[in-house]
Amino acid sequence: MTDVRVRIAPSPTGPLHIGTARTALFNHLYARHMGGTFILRLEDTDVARSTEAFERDILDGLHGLGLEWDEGPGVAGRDERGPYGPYRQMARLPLYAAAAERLLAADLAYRCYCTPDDLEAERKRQDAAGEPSRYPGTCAALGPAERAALEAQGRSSALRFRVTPGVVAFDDIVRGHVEIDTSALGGDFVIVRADGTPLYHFTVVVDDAEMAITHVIRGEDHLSNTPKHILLFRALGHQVPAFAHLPLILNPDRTKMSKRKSQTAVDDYVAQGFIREALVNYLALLGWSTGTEEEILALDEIVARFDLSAVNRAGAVFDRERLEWMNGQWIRRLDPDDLADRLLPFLDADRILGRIDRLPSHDEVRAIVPLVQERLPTLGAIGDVAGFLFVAQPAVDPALVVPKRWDTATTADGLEAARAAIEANGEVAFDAEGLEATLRALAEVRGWKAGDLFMAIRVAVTGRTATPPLFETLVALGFGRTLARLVRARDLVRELDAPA
RNA sequence: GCCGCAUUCGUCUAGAGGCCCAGGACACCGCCCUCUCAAGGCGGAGACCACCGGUUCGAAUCCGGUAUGCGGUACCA
Repeated sequence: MTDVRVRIAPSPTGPLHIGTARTALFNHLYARHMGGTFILRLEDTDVARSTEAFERDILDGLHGLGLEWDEGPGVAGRDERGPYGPYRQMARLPLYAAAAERLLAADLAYRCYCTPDDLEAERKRQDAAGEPSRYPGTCAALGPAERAALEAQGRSSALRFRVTPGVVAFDDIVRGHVEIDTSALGGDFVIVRADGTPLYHFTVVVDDAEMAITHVIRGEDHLSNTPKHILLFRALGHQVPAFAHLPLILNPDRTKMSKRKSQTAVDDYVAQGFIREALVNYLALLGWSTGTEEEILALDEIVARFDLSAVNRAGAVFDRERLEWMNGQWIRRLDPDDLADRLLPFLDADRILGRIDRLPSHDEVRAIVPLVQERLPTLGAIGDVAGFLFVAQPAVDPALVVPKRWDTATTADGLEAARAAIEANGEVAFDAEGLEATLRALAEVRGWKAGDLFMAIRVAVTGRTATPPLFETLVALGFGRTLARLVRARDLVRELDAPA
């Protein structure tokens, strides 16, 4: 048993969650680092809440993060693959039934005829008496005759697993030695509902056993339930896998990260322009570090350095600001053509929202990449940073065009002078260096601070006070549009002085 | 309630007895660069290493207790 087999087992009851993505990532990292196998299994037994749309969202989302699995359901048109299928629990029902049958036959589980009302009443009683809540074992020793009598009444039965007294101990790879007395498990627990559908604690063990999972890497929220799983592995006659419980990802108030308090859908981050390289890098460093001061790491570099036993034990607050910083770092590292490709969908979204008037071509976007690449915290910021290039006419607040040290007359004068100078140079000389020389010379002869002139022009043609470098921006805008916008802004500024 | 886990700057973390009166990063502040904004460079502020006791010549690091937080405790996953 040297081949490492790990799995991620999401439930398609919601869109891909940050926490699920992180767990998937750590499993993937461990598998790749160890040269093992990474398996994806869909836990879709909660039929009421599971949907095909969520399933696709999860599969596509993981795929989009670059986390490929070796066995599991297909994605993007590919078929399910792997020798341990099926990989959807609803297709594995016979397996659970067979396992349940075995436990029942060995008397390691028994039929329980208690009704939900019985259970509820008992729970209340225990609570009132200040006792820990646990199943009292009402049906644990029912004889055949008693069972027959109950069944004759038409009572349905769930299946309960017998919890044996004792201490369950295991060595968690991230937490170390953990011991839990089985008396704290709440008594014999249900593994199959009265309606015949199996419960999570049961299916997860049957599947992990059947799929020959060697390392169970999952969230800390499962730590307390691990003894139940271990008991089941033993009862089923399977070797108990190694466990590694990852620290939880937290809301800012340090509770388990939730939709209520944080943005948890990976989709939403992607839609805002967080790129997979940054998401993966950030998530990998949430609860783990290389032990060095390296921080910007690509997936393959993380795989090479990954060490499960170095994972932290304390929960980690999800810090969106740090993610944004890291996203910016990764955007700056992108190949310009690649960046242009990735920017297009966001520009198209801006177009649909009416924030820009037309969708530029790949080449146009590629041309402005040098102007925007280091100014984008997210891909979604492209509209803010360069949207003025793709609108017929930017909204210009004339008051903003007037630099702090200037009055309206000077500003109108400056814009007109700049317009005239640029026009005089002609379209052939319309390049960044030439523009800068021309405009600096203009400021010089007129006794203006170059910065003031530049700012007036900047706001005149973009409507904004913060933009990419001015001259490159004018070039991107083009000769004709630059002149037209200067004229328009000049006139708007002049109107400022006109009597109302 | 019971059981379990955790606790180093606001946040993510380094630290596995002396290298630590605790290092890096994000955020914050300042300076430099500079046509604005970014980016980048430099610097600053920010942690009595939760608390109390112990072990030790020496503890953020080991042990015990306390506190606080979180998780689990379902015929949810």
